[in-house]
Amino acid sequence: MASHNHERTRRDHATELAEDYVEAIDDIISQAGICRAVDLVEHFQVTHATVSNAVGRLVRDGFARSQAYQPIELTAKGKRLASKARYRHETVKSFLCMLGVSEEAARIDSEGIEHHVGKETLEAMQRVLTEGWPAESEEVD
Amino acid sequence: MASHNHERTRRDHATELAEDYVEAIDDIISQAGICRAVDLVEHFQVTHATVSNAVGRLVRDGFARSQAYQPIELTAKGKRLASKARYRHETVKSFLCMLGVSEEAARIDSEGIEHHVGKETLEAMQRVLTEGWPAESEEVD
DNA sequence: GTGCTAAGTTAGCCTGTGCTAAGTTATCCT
DNA sequence: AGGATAACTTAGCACAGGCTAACTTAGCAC
Repeated sequence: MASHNHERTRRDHATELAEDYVEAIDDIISQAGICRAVDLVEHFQVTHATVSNAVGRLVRDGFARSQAYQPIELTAKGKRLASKARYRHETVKSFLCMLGVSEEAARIDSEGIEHHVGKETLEAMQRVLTEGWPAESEEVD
Repeated sequence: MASHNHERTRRDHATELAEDYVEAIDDIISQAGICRAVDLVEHFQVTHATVSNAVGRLVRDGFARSQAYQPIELTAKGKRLASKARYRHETVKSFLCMLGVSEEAARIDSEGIEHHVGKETLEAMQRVLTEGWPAESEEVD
């Protein structure tokens, strides 16, 4: 054994972009009512072609629906993924802030970290957010 | 603006594998004296071909040295990256453990998280490890 | 020293994620 | 309506990181 954890990391990678996209799409829809490709171009700072490709994969994988030149919509599956991603994202970001990291750094780091946070870690962070820090440290006063 | 943090995330990706590799190579060298491709095959659970490719990129990017059919060595640059990576990895892992996450989960999650931890976050985690938890929570007793 | 096996390499393929360039569609202005 | 412009798509390219299959090299056993 000793190292199929790398498999996990690699598997994570596969869905990372999908998560980022559905999360962004969901956000944009809540804020603006609809989400067009150009909004994602703006958001991710990539070209239209890249967005088109990525959305194509989302559609292929059942996360989104889209007809040519029409706004992008999320499927139920896509919405589920989006809220899972946002929950993790928010948890990680708030946790980092609580840790004393600046808003700015928390925003940036949580973006990358969220995809690698497993159930246990997420729960631990959530626990801290609701119940405060664990007790058992040798209180340096 | 609002979102070139994604650039950061993408840039991270570019060096992730390099970091994982130099870290592994460094570990293997400390433990076994030398590092051969087969050790990396074992470690990452990928094929020889994949390792050969990856090591080729490491050499190209100045992180490693290798002659055909010879053990792999790290350059100074590679060693620097390796210790930076290991430091972050260890910090994240210990931090997660301290958070109450199991050894197993900490090992797995830290593998993915370490690459996305910025200076500030790393310092915050390090602070907790040396000084204990921050004070200001409303102690739920 | 010959020959098997393990280790390493190379070629060729696939997918994901990015790009540019060129073409298409939609929209808005006059 | 007609044309400019913005939004979108498509084609074709590149590189990373995976794979298999076929080949080469090294090292050990006998």
